[in-house]
Amino acid sequence: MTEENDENEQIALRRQKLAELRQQGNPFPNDFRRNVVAGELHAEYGGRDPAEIETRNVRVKVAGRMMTRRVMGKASFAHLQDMSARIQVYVTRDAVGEKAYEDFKKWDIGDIVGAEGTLFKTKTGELSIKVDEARLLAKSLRPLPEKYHGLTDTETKYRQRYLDLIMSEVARNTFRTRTAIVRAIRRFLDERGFLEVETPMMQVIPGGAAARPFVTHHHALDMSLFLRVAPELYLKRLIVGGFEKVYEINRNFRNEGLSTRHNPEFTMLEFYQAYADYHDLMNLTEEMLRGLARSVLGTETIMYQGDQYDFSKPFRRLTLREAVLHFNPDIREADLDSLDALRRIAARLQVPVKDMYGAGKLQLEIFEKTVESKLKDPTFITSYPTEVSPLARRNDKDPGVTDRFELFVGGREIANGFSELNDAEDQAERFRKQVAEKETGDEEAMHFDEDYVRALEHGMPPTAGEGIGIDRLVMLFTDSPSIRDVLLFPHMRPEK
RNA sequence: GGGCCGUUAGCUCAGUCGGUAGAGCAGCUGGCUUUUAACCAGUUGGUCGGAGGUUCAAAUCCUCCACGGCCCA
Repeated sequence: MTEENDENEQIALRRQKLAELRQQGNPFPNDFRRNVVAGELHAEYGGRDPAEIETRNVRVKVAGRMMTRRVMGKASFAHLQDMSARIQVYVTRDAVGEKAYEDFKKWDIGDIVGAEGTLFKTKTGELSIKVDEARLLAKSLRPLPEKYHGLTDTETKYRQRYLDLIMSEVARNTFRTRTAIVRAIRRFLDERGFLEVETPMMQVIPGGAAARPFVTHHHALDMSLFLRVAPELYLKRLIVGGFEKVYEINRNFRNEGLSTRHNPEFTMLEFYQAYADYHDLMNLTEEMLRGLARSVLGTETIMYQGDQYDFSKPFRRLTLREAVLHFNPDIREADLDSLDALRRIAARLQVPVKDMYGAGKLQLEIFEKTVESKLKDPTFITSYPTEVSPLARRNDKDPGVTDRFELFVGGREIANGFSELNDAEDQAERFRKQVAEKETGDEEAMHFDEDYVRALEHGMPPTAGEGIGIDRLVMLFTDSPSIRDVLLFPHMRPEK
C-alpha cells in the first residue's frame, strides 16, 4: 500500500476534522493527567452498591482510546480503553455544555480521549463515569477494525500488531503472559544464586549450536561478524572464570526456514551450573516448569490445542534408544548398532541421508522422524549419541553417548541440556570432526574455536548447562499454535 | 523447495451456470437524556491482490507473479 491509494473517504473526513482542530490550537495536547486507570476503578468499585458509590461522590480523571460510542440525542455512552481495562463514560449535553457536547459528537471511534467526572453505576449495573469535562487528546485518522469480529486477518495481525493489540484481549494477554513467564524464570534462577549476564550477540566465530548463522560486516575492522546462534561457549568461559552459576535470556539468530515453530530470531534461556550434572538439571527443569505453571497459570495442568498436559507428575525419562525401539516395534535393538540396518530403516522412512552419517546421526534422524511428534506428555529423552553432541560430556559407561537430555512437550522440543564436556583435549578432537563435516558441505557444522579450547585448558569445573526455548514455552503456556502468535513483531516478507 | 487453501468496501464476510458487484459493522444525514453488537429512517463508499490469456462478455475459467495460512521436505 502506498500513501496515495490507501486513503478512503473515512480517512479523508478525519483529516478534515483534524485540520479544523488545528485552527483552534494544538490538537495534540500533552497536559492532561489522569489520576487512575480503568482496572483500578473496577477493582475498587466494581463490587460496590450503586447507592454507596453515588454517596461517596468519587471524582476521577481517566484517559484512553474510545472503543465504542452510542449517541442517544443529548446523551451518549462510550467506552474508553486504557492499558488496564475499559471503563464506560456517560456524556450529556447538560453536564458538559452545548459546545463541548457538539465537539464530542464529532469525535471518532479510535480517538484518544481524556475525561473527568463522577463515578456511578448504570441501571444495568455497569460502573461508569458521569463526565463533566472531556478532551480530545489525539486524533485517530484511520478507522478501527469491526467492533464485533475484531481483526481476524492473520497477516494484518502480525504486520500491524498495534491493531491486534488494540482489538484483542487474547493477544494482549498472550504478551502479558510472555512477560510473566520471563519474569518468573528470572526470579526462579535469581533465588537460586544464578548470575544474569550478557554475552556477545555478534561473534567472530559462531558457536554453541549446529545451525547456519547470519553474516554481517564490520566496516572499521573490515571483517565478517556472525550473529550468534547460541551464547553457550561464552557462558562456559564464564564458568571457567569462576562465575559458577550463570544465565542469559536473550535473542539467538539462525539463518534457516520459517515455520510455525521457527523465527529467524528467537529468545533462549541458557543457564550453567558448576558441580552439577544433567540429572540435577532435569530435576531443576521439572521444578521450574511446575512452578511456572502454578505461578503464571494457576494450575499444573496445561491445556494446549485441545490436549491436556499434567506438569504435576514426574516427567517421563527414557533414553533415545529406548524411545526409538518403543515407537518402532519393527526395529530390533541390534539394528541400532548396524550402519547397514540403520541406512535401510532411514531409506524406508524416506529420511535424506549422507554417506558420512554414522550410526549416531542415523539414530537421531530416525528418532526425529518417528518419535519426536509423539512425545506429548512432558518427556526427557536422554543419552544422545556423541556424534551429534559435540559439546556434551561422554557417558562414563558408554562413550558412544553423552550425558545429555532434551525435553519434549506436545511433540515439540522445549529444552536441551547436558553435562558439559570439560576435557579440553576431547573438545579439540570433537571440533576437528565438526570442521571435517563443514568441509564436506555441512553448513550447520561447528567452527573450531581455539580460544574456547584454551579456556577449557585452564580447567573448567564439572558443570551442567541447559537451553530452554522461551518462545515455544510461551506457545505452550498461552495455547498458541504458531510462534508468530507469541512474537510481538514476527518476521514477515515485505508487503510489496 | 513441493502440495493444498485463501486474497472482493476501512473491517467481517456472501457472490449461483461466465451475463449490471452485495450484506452487516464502521462512515455520512436526520431522530432519540441509562445505552452497551443501542435503536429507527435515509445514504455514501469497489482498480474484486497484480499482470497476461480465453470469451460477445471474467470477481467467476486458464497461466504466471506477490503476500498470507496449513501440511510435507
